[in-house]
Amino acid sequence: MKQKITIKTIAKELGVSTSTVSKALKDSHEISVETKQKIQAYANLYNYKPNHLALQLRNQKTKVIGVILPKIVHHFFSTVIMGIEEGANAKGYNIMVCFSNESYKKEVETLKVLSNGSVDGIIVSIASETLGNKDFNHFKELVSEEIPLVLFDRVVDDILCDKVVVDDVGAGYKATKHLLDNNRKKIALITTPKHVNVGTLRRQGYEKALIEAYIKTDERLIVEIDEESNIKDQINKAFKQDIDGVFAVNEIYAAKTMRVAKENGLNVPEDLSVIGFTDGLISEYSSPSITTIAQHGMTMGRQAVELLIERIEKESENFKPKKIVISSDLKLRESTKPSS
Amino acid sequence: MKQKITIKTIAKELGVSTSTVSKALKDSHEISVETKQKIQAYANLYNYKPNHLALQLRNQKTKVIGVILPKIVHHFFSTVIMGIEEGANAKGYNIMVCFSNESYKKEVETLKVLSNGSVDGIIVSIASETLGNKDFNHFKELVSEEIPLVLFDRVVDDILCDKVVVDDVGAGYKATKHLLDNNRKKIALITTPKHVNVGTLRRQGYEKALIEAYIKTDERLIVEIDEESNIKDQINKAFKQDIDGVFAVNEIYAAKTMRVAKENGLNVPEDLSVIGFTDGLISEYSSPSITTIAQHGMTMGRQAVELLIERIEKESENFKPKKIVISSDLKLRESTKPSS
DNA sequence: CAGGGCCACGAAAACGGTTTCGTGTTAATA
DNA sequence: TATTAACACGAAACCGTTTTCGTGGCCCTG
Repeated sequence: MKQKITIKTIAKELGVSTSTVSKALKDSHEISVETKQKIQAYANLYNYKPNHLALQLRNQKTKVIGVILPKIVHHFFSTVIMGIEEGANAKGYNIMVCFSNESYKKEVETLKVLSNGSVDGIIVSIASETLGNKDFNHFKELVSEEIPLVLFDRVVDDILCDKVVVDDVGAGYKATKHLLDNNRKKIALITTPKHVNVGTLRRQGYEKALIEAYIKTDERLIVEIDEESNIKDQINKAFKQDIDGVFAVNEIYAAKTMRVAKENGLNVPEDLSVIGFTDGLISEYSSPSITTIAQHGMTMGRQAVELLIERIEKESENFKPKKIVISSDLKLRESTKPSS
Repeated sequence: MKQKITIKTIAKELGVSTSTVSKALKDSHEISVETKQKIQAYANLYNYKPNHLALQLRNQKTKVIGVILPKIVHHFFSTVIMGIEEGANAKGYNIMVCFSNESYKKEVETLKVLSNGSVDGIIVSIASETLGNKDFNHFKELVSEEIPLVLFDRVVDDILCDKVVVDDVGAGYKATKHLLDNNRKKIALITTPKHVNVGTLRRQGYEKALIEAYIKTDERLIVEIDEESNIKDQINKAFKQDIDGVFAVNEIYAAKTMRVAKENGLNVPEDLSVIGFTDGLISEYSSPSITTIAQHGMTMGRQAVELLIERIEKESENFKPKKIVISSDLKLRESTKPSS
């Protein structure tokens, strides 16, 4: 990189002190008009830009927000990033994005790097491996160091920090209720392993809706997907029973379910209603298009970053952790169109 | 944030100088074993972490790479990010991700912020508005400041820097050839406006394949999508002609094309073969699944970041700009299955 | 006993800014 | 004319770390 022009250079070149240059560039009243003009002209000419690092060091703040996501190839996380970036930008912050790739080890390492002073605060959605082994010390340490932290979507309650979640129970309920309202009685659930809490919560909503409809939950209709092995084979288990509806906890499972249905000779939505989660491109463009629970990732991202920035900028007021619950909407599409 | 422990604190607390502490923490031979043990124990106890900002300022490098993308809700860009992150991480770098949202203004601003010393180098895919108005001064300025820059996918030739692109002409050719080989003769092209160069290049490939097959290109079969107005209506124009194949330059256009085909009573792949670009989730999960040109976003990201880091770390050797062309593969799926 | 060499550590500059607190000069006021 | 206020600017500290270059004390050697 070419030698950058600094305040020192300008000072030396113009025969004034660095303090004068600094003040002149900020249009301080302490400096005479002519001196200011001279300095500003020079700075402009040589395209002077203040060095961020120096400012950050002095101000003890970076105006950068760290973001750690489990993965990105998930429409939901992409939209969350957008929301975070938008919100951050509006308040003059930049974001530094990292991925844990669902790995506990990488999450710990990344957290360590980011907490070295590179960022003013951190937004995280926890890796599934971490949720599995239940070791949250890296987060607790962060909290004890009083580094602002906001968790979203995949959160755990005993980390004392702000959180943003969707109303997963309510959403699961809404989804299942919608199927019931369409006169579906034998509804399968395609979900995640129990340790991924969003899956568990959505399942609660599912069960609640069934109970209200006086339908006994049937364990054989519930499939907990292990992403390590073949997903379609696992989904197929549900089709061993006689089913007329499927609630899948994300859009990929929903799309795969439709595949499996087709292979089993079932037509969607005539023979089988399918509802997904996360309003992503797959749901929108698949054919038939898939009814889903829209999670409003953008909103989540924006809320998360606003909470975080509030923490960062009003750190004096040691208010207690907030939890924002974002309500989700049912997005009706073809996959649950009532047979008329 | 809690007051962080610094080298100064340790020095004062232990009655030694900061230099001694610094050296002790690096296990320097200059310091006696007992002093080292004392200092290291203290540092461990209080969980000392060196302040990144200070190091960055001193070393004049941040170990951070800036990334500017036009948008993220595009599977291709998501995979590129993954590739960049992976490659960066492997070499001890972090990435700072920003979005231009296809806007010229935002691109200029973001570039300015990142070039203030916050990052060691920048990777960009140019915003479509910028490609439209052809004002690349912000990039040229960057180059003249000798800040390492790598462009990928959407590049322009008169910015003198490293570039990573896919072989768009070849890919367009491959796609069209595939349709021709399937005995399709009347092939529509759904593409971007001319200023988005990838669209133009893919079109060249399309035309080349047609010429080789002695088919005259028919302007009425070529639709340049204006994303501001209704896309499906525009695609529908192509269906006014008698067509038996469609080449769409991205997967969203491909998916929409399949919709339109259905609405026009055409079956894919029996009546109409459809081929897309970007091997994303939509192509994989739509029904029928879509044959595409796989762009290998991960590979692009990794190549781009490797080029960049090479620039950063060997800045002395002022080698001339490289251009890496990544070949793309045809991923066969249902939407072009030959009618047997 | 003088000189040399090593050991263990400290002082200070440097990275690029900001900011507080002088300070010398000039002009206005008593 | 003496005091004072305003003006325009500079010196120096500071943010946290590294690194070069001392330096004082000790031991060994001739």
